[in-house]
Amino acid sequence: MEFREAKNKFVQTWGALGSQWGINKTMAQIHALLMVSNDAISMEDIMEELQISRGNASMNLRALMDWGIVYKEYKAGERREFFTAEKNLDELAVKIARERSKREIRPALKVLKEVSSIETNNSDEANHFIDQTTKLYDFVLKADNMLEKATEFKDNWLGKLVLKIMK
Amino acid sequence: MEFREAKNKFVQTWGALGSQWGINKTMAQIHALLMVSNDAISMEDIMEELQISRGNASMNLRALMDWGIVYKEYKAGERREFFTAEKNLDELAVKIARERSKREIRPALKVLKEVSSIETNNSDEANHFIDQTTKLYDFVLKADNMLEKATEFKDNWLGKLVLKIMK
DNA sequence: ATAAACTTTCATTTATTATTGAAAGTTCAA
DNA sequence: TTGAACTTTCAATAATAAATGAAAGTTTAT
Repeated sequence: MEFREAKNKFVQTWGALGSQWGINKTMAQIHALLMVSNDAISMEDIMEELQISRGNASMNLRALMDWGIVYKEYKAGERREFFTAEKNLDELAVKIARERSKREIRPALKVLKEVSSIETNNSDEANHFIDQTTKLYDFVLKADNMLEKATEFKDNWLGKLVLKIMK
Repeated sequence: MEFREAKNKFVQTWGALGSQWGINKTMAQIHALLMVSNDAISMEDIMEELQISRGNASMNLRALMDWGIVYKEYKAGERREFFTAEKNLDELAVKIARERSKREIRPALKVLKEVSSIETNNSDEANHFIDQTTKLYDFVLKADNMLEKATEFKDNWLGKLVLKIMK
């Protein structure tokens, strides 16, 4: 396989993976493209490479910037804008986690708290409901905090020890 | 808020959350419904509660069983089948992680390995591509292993210590 | 063996989500 | 302050994914 082919395969695969996780295909593809590109790319080139319309490129670049994982760059003497991706993977993971947490998990947690706080009428049904949603709340909250805490953890002595032992 | 309302809100929210993560709405709703139900429910009741067709119910129950997070149950003297959900949340998380890993992550890893193994033509472009996809491969592989390892980790002395300290 | 009670399948329809492209908006150099 | 070079917006369209429901399949009691 030569470079061109490999790059294309990577972009396609990353796009498909994105779809399966509720991220639109083009957004994931643009991200993939920027991830493996040495230097910043213009919108024109992205459109060309992915065969997508101007509008599509514009909207998804905006979305990626909202997520904080793609940045605009200006080149001296160039009118148009160029784009680069966050290439540090730890940083990338944290940003994606933060964003999904903010947009999806926290609203869901709010609902979980709400529905687990109803007055029980002491039916088995209602009791089980309260019990289960309370557990779910605790669980999701803990999971939600993990990546965030993982960042600090990675830097303290205990974290380093664990990483070393888990290899 | 009273029980009926709370239950409905929970089911709707879980369904929406599912969609955002690439799991079809009905599948997530059925799962939610079974999660908070004391005892096993018939297909008829699921259809009624969620206002969905027989075919839809059947297909999504099958999918949930394929994921290993919903089970069939038979009641003595009853012709029809009843369904329950895995209610242990650790168990649930592990099963979901395993399944997504098997279906989505591992195929993606395979591609990552492939495309990161091309012969470089020593262009900066190709070198950066190989470097970045190699890092991505390592990262995704590590992340993929985490939940699996977390299970054993939770049971050994070091894990217990960490959990205690992280509170 | 038959038929009632139930479940699954899948071609068709419907709903949802993503994409296009042309018009409107912005920026900047002259 | 004009217009060329570029970006954004959004109503219309296209692509994708999910749901329906009727027919086919299965199981079990008689």
